[in-house]
Amino acid sequence: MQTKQGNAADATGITGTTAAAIAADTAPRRPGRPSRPALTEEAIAKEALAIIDELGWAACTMKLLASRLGVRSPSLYHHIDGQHSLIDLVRILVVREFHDPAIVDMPWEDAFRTFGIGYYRAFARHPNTIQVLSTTPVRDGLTLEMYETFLRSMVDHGWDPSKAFEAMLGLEHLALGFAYEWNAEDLMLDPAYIANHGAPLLAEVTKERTDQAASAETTFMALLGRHIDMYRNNFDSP
Amino acid sequence: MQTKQGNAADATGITGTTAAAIAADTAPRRPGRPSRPALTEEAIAKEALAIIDELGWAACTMKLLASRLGVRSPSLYHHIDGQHSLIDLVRILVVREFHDPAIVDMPWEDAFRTFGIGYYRAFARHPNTIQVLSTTPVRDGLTLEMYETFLRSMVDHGWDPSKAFEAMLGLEHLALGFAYEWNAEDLMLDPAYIANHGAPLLAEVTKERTDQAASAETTFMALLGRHIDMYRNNFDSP
DNA sequence: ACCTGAACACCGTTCAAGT
DNA sequence: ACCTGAACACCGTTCAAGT
Repeated sequence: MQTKQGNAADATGITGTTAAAIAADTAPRRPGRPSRPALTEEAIAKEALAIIDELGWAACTMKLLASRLGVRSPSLYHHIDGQHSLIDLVRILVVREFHDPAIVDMPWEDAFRTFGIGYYRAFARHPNTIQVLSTTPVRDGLTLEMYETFLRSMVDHGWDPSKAFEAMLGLEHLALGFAYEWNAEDLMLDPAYIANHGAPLLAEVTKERTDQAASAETTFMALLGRHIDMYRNNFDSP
Repeated sequence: MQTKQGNAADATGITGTTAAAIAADTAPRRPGRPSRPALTEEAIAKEALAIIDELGWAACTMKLLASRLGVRSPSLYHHIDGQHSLIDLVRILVVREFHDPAIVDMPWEDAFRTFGIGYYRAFARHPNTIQVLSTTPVRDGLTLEMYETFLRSMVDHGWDPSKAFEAMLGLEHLALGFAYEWNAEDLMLDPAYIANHGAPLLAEVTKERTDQAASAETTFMALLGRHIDMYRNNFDSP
């Protein structure tokens, strides 16, 4: 089953099942324009997200990405505008997973909760995207639309736009922080390292946290609920 | 004033005033062990943080770092364990700026506020460190001590350790998110891009935000205060 | 239009040579 | 011990050549 082209993917221990991965297992491609294009922007973006999910963003090199798609790295430049454009494409894929225009019709408490949970869950599924996506300026229409939808949901139900924006950023940072903290491969606070480093309380609370990964969403939702209560209480007396 | 060694730093437009930068302006160094070491771990870390603050973490290459210190990049490996160890060293410098053991003697509300403000301010001064520091596991004693101090401050005043940890992570994510959002060179939500992209509410609330950078701390502190109220209200009825 | 191999500048890191 | 220049593997990107 091993081919010359599959070496980079094989080196990572990945045995893909996608069409792209299968393509990488076919015979080496010859130079010249193929009868049908081997790539699309969408396919490149999806494969990039898959690599980032599996191996982290740093592992998503043009070489590995191309290899997984059954082509050589220069081919990618015919479809995407260099590696930095992958950021926008990946963001669109993640935002698509939770963006829901229907929240504008809900009472703001429900909209806030639905938005927060969806946001959290999407990034909890793709924790390796957070480092880059949370620190790169937004440059796509879908993400703007997603933010606009949230603001509209709040403002149409009596919120001040600035307050809604402030609450949105707070919610976003909370969701991203928790999604990363509990779902990233490497825990920020590693119990193995903390043990015997003179921080007994920290050691105690992080001890069983590996098993608590499943309850991360519960923890986030508890905080989310408290936030909604907080905003409801301050609704008329800011 | 220009020398051969100064080219990398000069190319960035930086005219340093530190001892290190002055060293870079001296005559080229000859091979062989110098009479007195040209570098220390501390000096390397400080110069790295300066570069990161000015040009971003990606710009902090071994070559530029060495150039600014008046040596060649391989010399750095005699003092630090490769580039990844810079992360730990930079984290220590930032944490040092706000870590305050005295908070254990305060009422928990004061400790919470002091810790939160200090944490926010330190990272607001170094927003370019956030992307890397917030997503790299902690591997230094000072940072563990800083976390332990916060937990001790809460637990000694009646908090449940797990609840204190949860609150600590929430506060941390909020502080980091706001510190980045309002202080990073590139705004996540760039008013210039958002204008005329079909997101009127978002355009409205981000319009004047460049000028509001000064009020970022006020906004964060308002949210911090609401958080403290939230926790106080839930203190006996969780 | 779209893929390839060759080439280029850049990066982190290693290492023998020199003091 | 500690600095240097040379060398190595790797990366993103460009481009002429080929279909």
